[in-house]
Amino acid sequence: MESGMISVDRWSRGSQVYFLTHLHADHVRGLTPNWTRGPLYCSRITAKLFPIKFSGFDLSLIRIVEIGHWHSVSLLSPSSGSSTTVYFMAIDAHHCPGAMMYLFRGEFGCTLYTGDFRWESTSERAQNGRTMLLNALKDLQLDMLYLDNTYCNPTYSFPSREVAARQVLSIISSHPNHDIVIAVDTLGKENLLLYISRVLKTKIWVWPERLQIMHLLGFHEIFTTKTSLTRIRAVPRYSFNIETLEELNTIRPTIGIMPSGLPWAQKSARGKDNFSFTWHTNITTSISTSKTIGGSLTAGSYDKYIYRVPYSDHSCFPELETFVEFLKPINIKGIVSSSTSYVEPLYHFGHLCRTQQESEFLFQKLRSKGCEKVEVIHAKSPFGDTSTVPLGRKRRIRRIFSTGNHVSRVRLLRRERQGVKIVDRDPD
DNA sequence: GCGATCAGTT
DNA sequence: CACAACTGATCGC
Repeated sequence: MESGMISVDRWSRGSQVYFLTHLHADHVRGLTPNWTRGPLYCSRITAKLFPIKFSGFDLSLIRIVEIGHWHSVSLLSPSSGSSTTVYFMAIDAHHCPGAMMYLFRGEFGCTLYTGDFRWESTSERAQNGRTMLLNALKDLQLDMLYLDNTYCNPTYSFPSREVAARQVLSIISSHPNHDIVIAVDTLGKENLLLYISRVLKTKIWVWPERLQIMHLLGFHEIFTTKTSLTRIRAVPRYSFNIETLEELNTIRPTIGIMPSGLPWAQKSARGKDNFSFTWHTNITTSISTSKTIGGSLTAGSYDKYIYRVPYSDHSCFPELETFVEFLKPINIKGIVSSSTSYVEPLYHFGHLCRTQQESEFLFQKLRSKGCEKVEVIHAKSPFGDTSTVPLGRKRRIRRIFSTGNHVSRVRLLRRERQGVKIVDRDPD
């Protein structure tokens, strides 16, 4: 097996410590309740939700990482065999509750793993994140950026969640006597629901398991499992389809709202018509306020009962572009590699990267100024030994670095659902 | 009965 | 159609 140090959202053996960005299923595939491979670092919120997903997990293996502080852990360097210190900092990813990015710094250089994230230009939370990153990177060059490349293609352009939320509200308001069902996952889109609840001054129905999660997140009054209390219900996305809506409509007039990033590709002028979607235009007449966004997007539906709204927890292309330009990393890799449509971020963002030479020049400059300091606010002990145990289950993505050699390369490109496996050095 | 993988769904 | 996120069937032990 390969010798390794750290894995992020990846749960195969060979690492000394493991980091989790957030609790969505495609990031915990491979985690099991009998997890014994090492300490697991995550956010406080993720830790709080953890027992729900992984009943029985040995919570003593969980290490909470506070946002915005440098932490450290000492690990065995696979290259030298001796002890080496890795510093890391978590930053709010503004994806789903508990989602964080991780910035690492060690003998391998400096690496940022975004996990899934959305940083809108108008978002205050994103602005905080930018400031935090800027301060953390002050004198450092970012050698590697692992990027949420879900929508890493210029055809993907959609409005901020704030704007999309107003569209949802507009749709609801134009159906004052309808029941409303909104498709959501087990985690995420809470802010949309909170917004609706606040503006319309109404509770929102959720299914019992979801109510438990809402309570853990600290929302105690807003959500209910009693149908009689509200006409607005958030339902599991997998139970949401045209047939369901038609059945519901035999009982009461009901519309469905599907918040989703995907179909909102901008109709590109350069004639890639594989992205031309046809929308029923009846809707846009009923919600005039959301008729157009960014010039070419319209709220649409693919069914007379279902409305799609471009509400996404992943950054759209222009946001990714801004993000990369802001960081000017030396190298970029995507964290999502679904076999059919993996887009190499360097193809689109290579021109925004800093070259190795520029980086060395910068480094010399900084050096001559003699500034170098890392403030360690919270030091963590290395992996605890022995006692081990419990739980978890599921898995996915990627190990970031394995050795002191930070010239990594793709070793294996599996046809897994997602994820290349990256190893920095030959296994033995 | 468990995890791992595949297939299918919105 | 794209996609993320999820469920459920099936295989192997």
